Amino acid sequence: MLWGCKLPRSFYARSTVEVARALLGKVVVHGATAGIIVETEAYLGGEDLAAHSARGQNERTRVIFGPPGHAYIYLIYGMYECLNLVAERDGRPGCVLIRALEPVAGVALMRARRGTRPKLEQLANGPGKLTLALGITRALNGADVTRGPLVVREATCADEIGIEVTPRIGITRSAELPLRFVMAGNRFVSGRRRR
DNA sequence: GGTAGGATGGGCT
DNA sequence: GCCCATCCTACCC
Repeated sequence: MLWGCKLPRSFYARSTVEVARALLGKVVVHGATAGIIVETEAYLGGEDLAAHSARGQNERTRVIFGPPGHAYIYLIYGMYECLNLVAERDGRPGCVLIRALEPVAGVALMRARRGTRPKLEQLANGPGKLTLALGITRALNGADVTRGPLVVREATCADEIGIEVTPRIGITRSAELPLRFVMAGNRFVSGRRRR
């Protein structure tokens, strides 16, 4: 297979920015489908007004304040679900939005789950697309990603990864903060194809 | 090549 | 009632 061990909880028990950068190149696995993480965004505690945790802990944001290495999954625009991985130590808010994957397993199944017939580059190149393609729903909100069935694994080919840093996509509050991280030059990042 | 608008439902004021 | 951490289609160069 193209991937290795599950990431341990200690991987996630660091600052949100550290986790967001370190997740690039790791592999999200759900059932027969899997993809390499090529784009992430950090949502911090404290000054970050774009984060769902900014208005405090409640029923919705409880998972973000909980122990690291769990999935925070929510419905956006009434139609799509977004996958986040919780960082920071237990009791501190912080999570990483997974924004794009490079498909590496179960491509036919991923295509069947998407309504359209996208090219490989566009199969999971957005936060709403990748959850649909991998069959990830709110039923997995709060799930422990160090145990499964939704897991994140080490890639076996751990080449040096170039990281580009930009502002986050699709937000208005705290929009200037450089908290989006993309694998340099990767064709599978979100947005329309250029060229 | 580009942009505008609609779908759709939960959370918050 | 308004605001979303989105995506797709239609339409216009």
